[in-house]
Amino acid sequence: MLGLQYIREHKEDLLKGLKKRNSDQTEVIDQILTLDQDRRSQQAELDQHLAKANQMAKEIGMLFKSGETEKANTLKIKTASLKTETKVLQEQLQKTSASLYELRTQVPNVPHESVPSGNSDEDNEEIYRSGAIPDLGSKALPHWELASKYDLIDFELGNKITGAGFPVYKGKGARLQRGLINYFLDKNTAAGYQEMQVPHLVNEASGFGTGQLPDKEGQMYHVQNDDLYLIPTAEVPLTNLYRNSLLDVSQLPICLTGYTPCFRREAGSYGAHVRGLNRLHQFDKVEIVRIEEPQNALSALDQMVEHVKSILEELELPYRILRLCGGDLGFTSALTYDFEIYSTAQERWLEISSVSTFNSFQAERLQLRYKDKNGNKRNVHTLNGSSLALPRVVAGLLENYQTENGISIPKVLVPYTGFDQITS
RNA sequence: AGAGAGGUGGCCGAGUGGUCGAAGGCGCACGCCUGGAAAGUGUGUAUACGUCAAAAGCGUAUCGAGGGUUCGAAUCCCUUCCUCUCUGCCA
Repeated sequence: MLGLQYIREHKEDLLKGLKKRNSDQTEVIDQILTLDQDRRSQQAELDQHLAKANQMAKEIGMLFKSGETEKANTLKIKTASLKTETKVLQEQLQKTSASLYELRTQVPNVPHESVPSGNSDEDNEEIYRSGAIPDLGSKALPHWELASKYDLIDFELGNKITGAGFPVYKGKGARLQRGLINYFLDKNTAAGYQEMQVPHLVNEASGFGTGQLPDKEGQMYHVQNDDLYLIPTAEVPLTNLYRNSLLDVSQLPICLTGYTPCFRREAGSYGAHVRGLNRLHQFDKVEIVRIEEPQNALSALDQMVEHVKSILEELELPYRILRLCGGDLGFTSALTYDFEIYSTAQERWLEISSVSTFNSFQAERLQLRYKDKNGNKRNVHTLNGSSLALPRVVAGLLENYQTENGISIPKVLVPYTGFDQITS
């Protein structure tokens, strides 16, 4: 959510920025500004009425005390009309504020100046590429065939006990998952991120705070009895730890990491691209979250990108980094870098990490502020990134590391898996 | 899940209808005192919104949250969330 003051003072920049998303928000912004005007004048009027009412109440109190009951009663009658007027004003203000707030929640974040305009993922800008794509010859198998050949993942079993998109990992497949989670967490904590274990269900306020609600309501699993949502990413609980907070500048930056399963309904997904591990309803992910002073946010984003790079280098996977165009940018994001590894057998790129800065967009919703060194209260900037999401990393490892005799395990993972080969 | 108690400022804690944004204490900040420190002592110390070019000031709201009664609510009533104690259940 954008700050009102920002909207008032930077209307032109803001509209220009939003155009990169291919959405013309001129009308909404104008409505917001009008409602803001209304709200302020209504507030002023209401305050005047309340001030008068308060004053009269005091007078009545004093009159009763001094025994001038008759005078007091006359005054009491006078308050009646004031009261009804106040009530009307109050309702009016409430209505205005509510529609103003609702409109504000509908406006997406303003893209950073470096974000290219564009409609779809085809307009994303490749900014980096690393690692050689291995030559596997014509016998290369896609990961779902490898998974069943070596009995690592059972999609049918998951189907039976839950449904499509809920795989069961078995034996070395399960161990590989666990190894990867531990490896990622170790890398992240070594880089200064504090490890956290957080709930996998969150309430509505948390979903709203990071921007999943109301925008992505249909993408989350909802537990109706208790009105809780299964998290689609650890971003939600991790960032919401600091909801409704006023931090001291000395507490910043806050760097957190956490492993959680992620649950996504993925309504509307279909086709070959959802095969195997490519798109799941439940998957594991290790997330990093940062809360920063605004002036440090962009360098923090760069650090996060470098960090994810270093993991992929160690895993020796071919990857590229994309700067997302306006049309592909998430609702809450100002600047996002996607990491994709190359799936050699599928001959396509798979997204395995998304690193974003939200500027103050989430902070505004979360009411997450800090006191800077001059004692001024300002919104923090929030950032997050996957470090990393498991299934597609597993897909990439299986496919790129396949040999005639089995699948070799990258050196850096061997201490975590306890084996260096997967053979039949 | 059942029964009871309770939620007040950064913290502790008083306050059961009237000038209460809230006594007192602790903490914190600044000053005095001191060779320096401690002790002592003085002053200050919430948030949001509105008004203002801005600050000061002023106004409004906020005593878990929402609603109600009343001229007037931290205080009374209703709803809801949370915490604690006991009982039950359970990894």
